[in-house]
Amino acid sequence: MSKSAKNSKSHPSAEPGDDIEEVIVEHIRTRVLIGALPPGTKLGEELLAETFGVTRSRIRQCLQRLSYEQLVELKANRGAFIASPGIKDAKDIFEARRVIERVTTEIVARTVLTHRLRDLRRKVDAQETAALHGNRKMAITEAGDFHRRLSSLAHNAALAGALEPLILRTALIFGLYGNSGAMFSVAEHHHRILDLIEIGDSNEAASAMERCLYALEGNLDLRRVGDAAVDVRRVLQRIL
Amino acid sequence: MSKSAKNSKSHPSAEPGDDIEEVIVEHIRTRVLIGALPPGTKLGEELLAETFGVTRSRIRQCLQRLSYEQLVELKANRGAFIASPGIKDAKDIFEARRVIERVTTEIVARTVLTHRLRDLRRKVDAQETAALHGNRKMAITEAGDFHRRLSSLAHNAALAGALEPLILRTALIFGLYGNSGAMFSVAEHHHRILDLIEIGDSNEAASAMERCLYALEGNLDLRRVGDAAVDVRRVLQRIL
DNA sequence: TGGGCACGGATTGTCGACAATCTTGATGAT
DNA sequence: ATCATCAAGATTGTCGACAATCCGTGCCCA
Repeated sequence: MSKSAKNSKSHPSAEPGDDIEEVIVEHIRTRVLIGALPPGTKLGEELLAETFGVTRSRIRQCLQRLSYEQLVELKANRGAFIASPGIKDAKDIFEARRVIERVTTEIVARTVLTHRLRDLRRKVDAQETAALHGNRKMAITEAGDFHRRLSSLAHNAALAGALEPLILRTALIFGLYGNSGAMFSVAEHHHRILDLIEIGDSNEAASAMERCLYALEGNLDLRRVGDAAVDVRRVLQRIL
Repeated sequence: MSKSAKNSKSHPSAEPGDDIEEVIVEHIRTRVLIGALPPGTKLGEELLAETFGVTRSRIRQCLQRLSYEQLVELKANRGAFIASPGIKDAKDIFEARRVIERVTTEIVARTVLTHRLRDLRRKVDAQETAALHGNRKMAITEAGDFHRRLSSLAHNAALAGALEPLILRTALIFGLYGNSGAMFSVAEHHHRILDLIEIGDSNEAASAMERCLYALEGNLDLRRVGDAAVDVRRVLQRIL
């Protein structure tokens, strides 16, 4: 193993040094969410430090943040592993999402100015085409973003903050138990939700959101999938 | 050999070293929640390290955890300060709590075995006597615990996890804007909620919880209180 | 053969020292 | 007097080295 990773000036640096951690966290996060790093995968500190060209202390901070989000599990003296939510976790998370998003959707339908929905509509379009092209990764991230942005339109930081980790974990769950076929149906649900918000029917919009989440949960294939071993370094390599 | 003879130091040690941080975090947390450390107070790392007899790195971790709970705000290169939630924060938090706790209460009323409520009832009693004796600190912590434990009876980790930080921040808010007179009325609300859960009236129980939270919010005196300076070391001194 | 047991290598956890940044207070020019 | 500037001290941020712990391997003995 040549230590050619010393390329100090090729990709890392140039970062203000403060949000370099945010970049790393986001990088790992997306890889986890699209399923490139299956649950159970070990994230060795030294390994990550080398691939990102930073010190171990910094990696340590990143892992801690990811563990706050419950995307990785930190076992004492053992290391960091991609979290592996169980069936019960999935069930709880979906129920919690229905509770929260039903309300945020209702609020948005009552209060939002329709022109604020244009970005959202475009996002669903992007998600739809991604699903049609079988681009699972983009479909998942776009779908998550849809829910995230919709919730932010309710202008309630506490509700959005409570929802955020649930959205993250949902993506992780979908990477685990997800059924690819559901992606297209989700886009349809999202379009329908937007339609109902646009005409200001808050009750129906909330119900549509609830149905969307039920459908999502119903599409899960909850048989445990064996953990496939992956080359962590290769998956995380190209940082940008 | 005696297992306790090893560490007879003044205050710290004797901790397995792993959850010593948890002890420190909890210690600071309670002090914040009972209002002994007013919002805006600076928590210097060196100072905390000395008073707890640990290294700065440890304190650093603790502060990071507290900042994740949004009880302290971490300003880059400036230090850690007790968080100071604004009016809008308070409003959002109460709305979010109503959304979540309405549901958890409803679930509990439908599913819980009544003998499971005895601890809860005792807790409300404790809270009531604390309120009567003007023991504000205990009343606040007991009230928080009531909501926390009640939510855990719904057996939904996601909902409980989403609620937890809201309960914490509510206590902080109450320490800031709280009206002491409300404490007694809160205990009454709690008794009433338990009554309704016991007879299995889930709708009324949920409504009672909602009213409890509305009452709580209504009792806030939202004029900004000037930050009183405190001696951080003295407040945190007696650990254990 | 199979189950401890100890040892060496690898990995995580902790610490103290140093670098970077902010705060304070004094200085001086307008 | 007011404000800008700038050093000196105090505080936070980062790093590399060392300590503690874990894991796989080979050995020993029943």
